Amino acid sequence: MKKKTTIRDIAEELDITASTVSRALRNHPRISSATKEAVWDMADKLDYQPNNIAAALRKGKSNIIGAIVPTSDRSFFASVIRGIEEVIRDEGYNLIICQSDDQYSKEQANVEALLKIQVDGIIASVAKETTNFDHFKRVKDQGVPLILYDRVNESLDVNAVVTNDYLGSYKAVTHLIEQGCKRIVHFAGKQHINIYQDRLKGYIDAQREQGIPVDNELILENDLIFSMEKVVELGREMANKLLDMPELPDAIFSSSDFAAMGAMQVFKEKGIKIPRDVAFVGYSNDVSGSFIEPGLTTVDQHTKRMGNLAAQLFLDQMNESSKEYTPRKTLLNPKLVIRGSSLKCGE
Amino acid sequence: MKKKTTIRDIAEELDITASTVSRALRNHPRISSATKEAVWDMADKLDYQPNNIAAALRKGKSNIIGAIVPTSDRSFFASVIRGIEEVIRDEGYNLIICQSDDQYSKEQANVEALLKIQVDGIIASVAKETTNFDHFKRVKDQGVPLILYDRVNESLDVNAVVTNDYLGSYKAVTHLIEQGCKRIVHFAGKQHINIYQDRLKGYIDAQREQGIPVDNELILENDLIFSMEKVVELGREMANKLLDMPELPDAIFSSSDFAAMGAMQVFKEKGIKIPRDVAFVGYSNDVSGSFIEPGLTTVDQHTKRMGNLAAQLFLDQMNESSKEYTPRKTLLNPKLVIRGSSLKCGE
DNA sequence: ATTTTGAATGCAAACGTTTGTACAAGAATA
DNA sequence: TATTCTTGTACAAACGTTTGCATTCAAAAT
Repeated sequence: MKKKTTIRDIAEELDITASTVSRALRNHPRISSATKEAVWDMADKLDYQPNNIAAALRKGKSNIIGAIVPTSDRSFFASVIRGIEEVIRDEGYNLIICQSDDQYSKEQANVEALLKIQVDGIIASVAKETTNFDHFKRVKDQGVPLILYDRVNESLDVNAVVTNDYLGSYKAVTHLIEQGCKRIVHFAGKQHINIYQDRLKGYIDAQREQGIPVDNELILENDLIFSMEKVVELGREMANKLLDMPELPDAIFSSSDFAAMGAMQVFKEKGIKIPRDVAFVGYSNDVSGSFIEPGLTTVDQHTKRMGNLAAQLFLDQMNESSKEYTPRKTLLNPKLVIRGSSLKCGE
Repeated sequence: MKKKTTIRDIAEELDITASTVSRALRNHPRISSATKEAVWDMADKLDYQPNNIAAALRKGKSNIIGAIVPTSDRSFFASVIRGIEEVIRDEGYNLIICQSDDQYSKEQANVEALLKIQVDGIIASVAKETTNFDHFKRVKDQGVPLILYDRVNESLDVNAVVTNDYLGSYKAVTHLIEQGCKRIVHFAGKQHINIYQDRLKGYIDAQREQGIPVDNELILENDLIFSMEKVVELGREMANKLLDMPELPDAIFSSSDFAAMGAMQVFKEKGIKIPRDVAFVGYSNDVSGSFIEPGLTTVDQHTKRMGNLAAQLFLDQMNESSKEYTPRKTLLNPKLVIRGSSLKCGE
């Protein structure tokens, strides 16, 4: 572990000053190409590795950006992360990923930690528990760019990228109606979260427009944000509730793929045919949906794209930084992925 | 965006020096409790946020550790990450996650990037493409602790934590034999990767010990490291190959859950009953395995524990740093998770 | 021949901590 | 009373860059 070579070592070796070396390395126009060459060669020869930390200190910029995800083991978030990385790596940024586990306290701690290590920006999706947004306000106040995605909060007035959940839901339900379904159950998420609200609205409006009366009995609200296993279990419970009802629905539109799959399991065990007796549509296009039988029709949210856009918003905000910027909200159009679980009339 | 308050501001306010403030904040024994109190109060009052970057520069330590995963969207790696985080966060470290996408060049780039931002350590699982380990050697040479997990390389002689794949495989195959299977196909991974080698060995030995002749025709080697979708497809292809053989196997032990599930799909489509006609065991305990019908018996690798241990190895190595440390290799015992796909004789 | 321009580089101060050493004053020891 | 410890604090030099401003020297313009 020999000591690292610095910009000064190079300078000394070439009998010039550190500042010249610094400029040469960054290809400053005022440095002659002769010295540039010399510096580059020497840097190579001495195996020079720039000390990023020193640069960060001087420039007040760490080139690290922080991402907060509720949980990294859902393909949804994994994919968003991937999308963010694609964009920022090319710009010389590094990504630090934190998980809030959907807990307010952890989210808060994550934000603290990220600010502490002086990230240049934070890209986050808010935890389900969070109702107080002071920690995010702090980020804004400190002048650190904040970008929200998917689960956002309007009051914060920051750049955000979300999918059009209303539209996704609308498409899904319309599709079910086209398949001849008339009695469509909705597994809804908690209504204090924007995405679940929008999905419920889409569900209602799609039916209204097709002249199907909306029956509140058919809307089962539940906290759908838990570990996969638990949400599957919730789906099973709801399915059992449905079995106790006098009349079975002919379709289920679930705000969660996992809840849908749990319910499918129960129905299948009871010998109920899917999609003939009951059709299913989930939400999120989790990979597991392609393994269950029949394949689960679901709504894809273009997650990677979402990450791309969030990262882009960050970069934009960085560039306009000095000026007052006006927060943008980018809306992504989701896509219905049709598989066997919803095809009543065959292909 | 008011300017940040520094240690000097506090010093000035209290009419003492920055060094005293620095020591007071870190609770140095030589500072009187009176001044400590005063400093703490003032720090609070001025909303002081320590500048980590400056500290890092001075101390030559960033408190960031880098993790390289082949891909973050497999539950295997997501879970390892979670395990690492659990341990290091408490010690004041932050985690930066990079994906190699199983490409040698990206892995190399990741390592460079991590070294560049001066991480205090790197925890990695090697990409499938990687056969040259110079980039990892560089890490060692620079005195940066390196810990490998799961896919490791012996020649590097570093701390590592792996699961006992031989044992996992042995258990799986023994289980199949106990279920009465005599003609067991193995979907093997590429043999230049340690884990797949061990699994093949376990498969062979388990049969030998039970007096079952090992038939090389039944070993199908394939690159099993691809996107989920592709591996599923590979599983389907192999299943079709098996259908062309004169005699069907009575069990399939796959080194990948996804390949197993792909094959199951094909068999089911052909009306072959699982597990009655053909039993299945996969590997990795990916969550998707619980959704397919019947549930996929598989080998769980205690992934979170693996992350915990890797992180612990890092911390240990940090502490013994000055001394010559002797690399440890921790071996985890995998667990067989039995579901419907392998139960021929009922529960 | 003098002034103006411009290109190439040097100087030195920052960025905000940490830390070895020095120093002062009082307490304990001889 | 003289000496040695102890305790609490100050001084100043790092850590490795970046950057505004000054300087030099030669070529171009007057």
